[in-house]
Amino acid sequence: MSGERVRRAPDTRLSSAADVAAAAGVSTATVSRTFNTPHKVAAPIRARVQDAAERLGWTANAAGRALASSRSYIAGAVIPTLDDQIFAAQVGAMQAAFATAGITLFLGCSNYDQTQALVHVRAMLARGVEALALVGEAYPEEVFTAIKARRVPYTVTYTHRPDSPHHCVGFSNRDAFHAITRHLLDLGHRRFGLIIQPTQDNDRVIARVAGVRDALDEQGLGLRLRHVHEGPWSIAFGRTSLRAIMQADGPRPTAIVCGNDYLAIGALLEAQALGIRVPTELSITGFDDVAMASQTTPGLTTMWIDNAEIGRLAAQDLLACLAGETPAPRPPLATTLIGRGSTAVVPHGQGG
Amino acid sequence: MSGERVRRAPDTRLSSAADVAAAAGVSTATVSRTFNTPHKVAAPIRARVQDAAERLGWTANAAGRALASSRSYIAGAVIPTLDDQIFAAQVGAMQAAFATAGITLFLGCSNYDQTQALVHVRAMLARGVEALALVGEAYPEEVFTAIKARRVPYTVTYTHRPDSPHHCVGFSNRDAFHAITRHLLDLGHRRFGLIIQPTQDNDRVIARVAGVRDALDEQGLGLRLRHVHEGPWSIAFGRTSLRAIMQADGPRPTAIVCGNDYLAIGALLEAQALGIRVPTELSITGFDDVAMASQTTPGLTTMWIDNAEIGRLAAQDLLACLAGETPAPRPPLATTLIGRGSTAVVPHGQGG
DNA sequence: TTGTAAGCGTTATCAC
DNA sequence: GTGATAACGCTTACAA
Repeated sequence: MSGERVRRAPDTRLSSAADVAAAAGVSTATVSRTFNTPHKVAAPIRARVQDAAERLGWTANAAGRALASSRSYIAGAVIPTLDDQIFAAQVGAMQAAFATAGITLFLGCSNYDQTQALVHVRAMLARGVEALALVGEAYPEEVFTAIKARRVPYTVTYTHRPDSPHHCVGFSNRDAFHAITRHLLDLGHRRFGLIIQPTQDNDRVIARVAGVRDALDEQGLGLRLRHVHEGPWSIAFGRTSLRAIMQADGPRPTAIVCGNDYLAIGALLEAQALGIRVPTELSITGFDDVAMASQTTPGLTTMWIDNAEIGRLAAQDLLACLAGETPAPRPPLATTLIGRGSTAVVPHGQGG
Repeated sequence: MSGERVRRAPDTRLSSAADVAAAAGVSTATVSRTFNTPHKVAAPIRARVQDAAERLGWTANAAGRALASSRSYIAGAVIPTLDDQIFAAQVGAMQAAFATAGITLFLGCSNYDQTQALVHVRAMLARGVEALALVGEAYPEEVFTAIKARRVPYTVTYTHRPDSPHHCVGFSNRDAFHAITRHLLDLGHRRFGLIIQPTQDNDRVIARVAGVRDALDEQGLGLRLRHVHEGPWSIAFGRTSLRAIMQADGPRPTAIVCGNDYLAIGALLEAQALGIRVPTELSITGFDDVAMASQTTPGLTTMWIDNAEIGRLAAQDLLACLAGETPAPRPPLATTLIGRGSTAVVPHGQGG
């Protein structure tokens, strides 16, 4: 059977532009033009080619097309995880925006692991992405050198630092948490607890903690170690953390800042389970404004970010790059404090 | 400036295998072998080539590679939306499984629109995906003919019909809702309400409604039109639907079956707002077992599906196809009824 | 408006 | 174990 040493059995071969050309009685150049620059082909010939293509079920082979035109019509997004709605929303909107421009999106989840992120970026570059969006900027240097070596436009999302070397589409995580903390300070709170996601390899969470500390520091206040809990962003971790904080020795905090709404909902539920009245005895804040945040009793004071808008704008800027433009640096996006029932003025005599 | 009519300015050109070959003093064939079949290259030469490649920052061009090897190392997933955690979980797991096999994943969201799904499938096929996973099977015929014309292996997920013409990785939506309804029937309920997602173009939801109707039918029961509400799967729609059902003329239902947990949480909250005691006066069921389902008071009786497992298994079967195997048809995956506090025996005297 | 033909950057075959 | 060289399927100057 050595006669069969062909790359692909003949009966398995898909039709090529040459087949279509033959069927339509034209050259492959005309086939190409029919689909890429139809106005350059006479109508009757165009019709003949389209007909032949349809009959043969032909669509241009992506590899050949990419090789000849050096366009892949592919972009890539690297996010920590789809389990968190905020990234899911971002990717969904980005995918939609790219799709309207004829660009298909690769998805890579790093699971908050820099190494996995690097592997995804490498794989995407190797597959010829024309643009790349990355959540955050806490990546190994090689991520950025590899991207730059390929001259692929990229943007960093969900975060914004004025002095970042990268194009950013996001908000200042530090300022957002500074504002939340200020809100509580303005209500008279002086003793704070903090329940937050893992800071490891996560520039956004690190910035959030800095925002809280800065706001407190401006008032000469600080966080006690036993009132700070760092762990998985789950309702369960919110519960156990709240319990631990409220049962620790010494004066209790009157306000708990949480890194996201899940942690805050957990804290709220646990406070209620402990018989601590919210907001009378304890104020609690979240972040993200998930659907449940408005449904708890009391409603959760939180901060709303337009994650879909982040995805859309990131795609928009990257598409501009592909069009040869240089998008202007973006100012940080707005964050909106949503005041609900879970925060109130500090209990009488506790404003110390 | 007509002298610049080059496809790419020379200083912009990335290095090619030929450059690496020249730098290492070997042929391009050896460069290729060094990275694809290293054992076929003598160690010292291999080292020289790797060194040269690293120095020049070279990685094989995807298009050239795909063209020559007819492998793209790309698969695609088409889902309705990432806004729903169940699909996000599925895609996340699928992406991870493919990544370990060196396959990068395209993501396309149809927004429950068959036309958009078709556009995504076409785009992915045009970009040379080696395999495809689709949520559900309610697509225009052209989706499947296009996939088959390209001879791309594919699977349908999140659903399972014994007589489906497609490879399925999922569960029986009909049987799952039949089981939920049976659970309520066994508790003595005879009057049911149904709050469900849009059935349009959604084979899963249609099957769920059929499951409820079949279970009721077996007892000679039916659903009253005014007790059936179809709309967006949001907490808000759950609330308004529950209110409308309970305020409709005639005898009230004693059990409300909801198409997912969000609808059920809305129904539960609204029942409480109306002063209707759950489960004493009214039983409510959800579907999916989202994080909040165990945190409401009472906890929500719901059904758990291992969505990540669906994604993993789908990837596994598709990878098997790429390896030349033919995966066996899968039996439907298990669904697990999670009994919590939102369901109880029918109120005395209401069992019809 | 259309055809000719030269790439695009790999991989795979074959001869050495 | 290594090097020539012919594909792979398309796009795009340029010529006609």
